Amino acid sequence: MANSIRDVASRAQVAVGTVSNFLNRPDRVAEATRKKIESAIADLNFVPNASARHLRSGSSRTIGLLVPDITNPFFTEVARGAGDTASENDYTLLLCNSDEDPKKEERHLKVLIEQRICGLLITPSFEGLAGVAELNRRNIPTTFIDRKAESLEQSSVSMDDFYGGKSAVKYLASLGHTSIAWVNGPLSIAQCASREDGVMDSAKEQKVKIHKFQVNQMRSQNGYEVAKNILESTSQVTAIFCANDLVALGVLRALLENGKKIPTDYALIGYDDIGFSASASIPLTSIAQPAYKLGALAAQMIINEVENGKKFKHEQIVFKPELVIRASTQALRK
Amino acid sequence: MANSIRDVASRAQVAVGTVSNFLNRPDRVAEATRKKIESAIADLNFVPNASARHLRSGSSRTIGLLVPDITNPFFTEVARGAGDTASENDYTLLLCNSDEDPKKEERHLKVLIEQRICGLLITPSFEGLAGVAELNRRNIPTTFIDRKAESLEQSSVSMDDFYGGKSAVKYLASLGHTSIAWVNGPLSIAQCASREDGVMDSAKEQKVKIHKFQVNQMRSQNGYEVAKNILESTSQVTAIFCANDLVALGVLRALLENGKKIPTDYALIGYDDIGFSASASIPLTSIAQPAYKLGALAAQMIINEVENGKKFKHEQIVFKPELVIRASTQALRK
DNA sequence: CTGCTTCGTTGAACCGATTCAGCCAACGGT
DNA sequence: ACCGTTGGCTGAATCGGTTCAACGAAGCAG
Repeated sequence: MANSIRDVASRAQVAVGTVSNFLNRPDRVAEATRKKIESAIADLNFVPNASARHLRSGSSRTIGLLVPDITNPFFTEVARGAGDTASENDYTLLLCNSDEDPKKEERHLKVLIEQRICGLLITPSFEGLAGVAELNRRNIPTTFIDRKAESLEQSSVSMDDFYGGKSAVKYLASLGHTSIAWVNGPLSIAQCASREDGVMDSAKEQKVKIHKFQVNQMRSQNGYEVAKNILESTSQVTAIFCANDLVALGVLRALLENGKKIPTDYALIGYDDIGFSASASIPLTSIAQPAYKLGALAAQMIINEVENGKKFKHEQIVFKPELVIRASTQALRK
Repeated sequence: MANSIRDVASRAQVAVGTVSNFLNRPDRVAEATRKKIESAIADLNFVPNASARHLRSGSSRTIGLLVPDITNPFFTEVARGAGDTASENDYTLLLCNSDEDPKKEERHLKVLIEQRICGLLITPSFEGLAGVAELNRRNIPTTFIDRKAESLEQSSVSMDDFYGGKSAVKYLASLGHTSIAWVNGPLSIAQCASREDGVMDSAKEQKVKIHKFQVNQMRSQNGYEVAKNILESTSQVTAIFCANDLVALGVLRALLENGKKIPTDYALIGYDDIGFSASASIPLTSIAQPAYKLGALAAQMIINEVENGKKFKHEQIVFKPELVIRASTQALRK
């Protein structure tokens, strides 16, 4: 039942090398021979062994994707994009989830090295991962997703977070809001830091006041909890901008439970535009990020790098996010 | 930079077989030798090549997980559970998403066979997949997740959908509802069919009336669209039970947009209890399924089967889902 | 002292592909 | 008739591990 290329060869009355050619460069094989091999393969139900192939050829056609939170629809979309692109190019995507845990992240990296992946896509959640350095030392191409590479020796596909933060505040200001709550995640996450820079920059330009709030993790529950602080704060906040949609949805729930009306009492904006935001009970205005595209493009780039080797030149692609207006925001009523 | 076991052996002044023993059965290696090998490995930065290992040993320590919709938080949790368990046992999880597309499903199955996975976890979305039959022919253990195996020759970890459907209706009846809308997905999906059986069974027992509605896909948007039909139907429905949470969230949004109050005007129940349901604007009563546990257990079972071979006896484990009561349901006001 | 285990180690054969130098027509040009 | 080229095919060597029969040394019993 476990058939090898040799079984195929003998049944088709050809040499093993010819079968290998048939598999990899069918044009080098004559029509008649091709047919013989085809039927032998069908008869024997032969499927080539990827391990053997990789071992000899050196290249594995497996791309690793390491995300910090597979529970977040944003990363789920990234994975879909990368997975589809990988499939289309006959690569295999190995998806790993680190649950924002550095230990799991390092462990996965080790497994990926054992698998001899030909390239890695990663949204690094921590600075200076030992594993990533290891990848570099082994010359395994790595591209960052949703995080700009600081070195020109590396590719990345990321979003302009500064611009995203800025445009949300600008939009709120245009609606007449002058006192805005900004609910951010840990500043150690590069994306959060940049968004905050954008927020503060815009605040200065637009002459609006920002009230900062913090969550430790960017999940719904954290947003729910921080909302109390916002409600209790003495400042007359009329709009709330959250660093991601999960947090915003948590805030939304807390506000509604406290009898607040959205968008009348508070305008609310999230970030990422995950699917659930559009179908939330109060559809959420959000800063949309093309997650699927991010994943697909990153996969395409790493495939190019793998296939073109040295000729490949690294790129740092940065997309501009887009404001998507829905029911959770409206002009401030005087 | 690409070091092999032979490089390690020569640097440590031992035979290759000894290094292999060190890697796989350290207890068979003397203390002194062990140290020599350890430092050689560290010096050379050696990481074993999984392909070579798998090729010779025959077993791949890679488990495939094929889900129909990675966008659904239910499957995301299943994947987390399976992934964690796999890691703990030094297996690699290869997660594939078929997007409910039979073609993608077959393609992934082919790749998984090429990879010579040692076992497959799958939530089959279609009957009689050619690929699954192929797996059987090759004696690759397969266990179903969230779907009971019909053959005793196969393991499965699933939920009692009949019970789930039944208990939702029973609960609604206990609140005084006598006219219930039941929004189901395609009956070709086994889970949907069983839930419907449970619903109808309970309806007879409790003497309540069921009004059936259908969605083609079980996503939020479909729920949003079907809600109009419910609102326009002449029947005096006071409660709505949806076959999954995504659909229920869509229905919820549509109802609120039409000025309906939940749970006052309609009681609403979903299925799966995904994270977003708890933090929906009106937290959703739902039939909870232990997704993480499902994935973790299924992974554990397939690992047992892989490691114990023939001695292993197949099990069909069925969990009972659990009603989780939240704000979207209350007793009918007369 | 001899015979029997046990422990630690050895290294050649092997897993199933790919690679590549080399071979044999067949063909075309002169 | 001869030579050069090209297309198609061959099969041994190889990738980097694991496996396993075999072996030497040490320990122990009688």
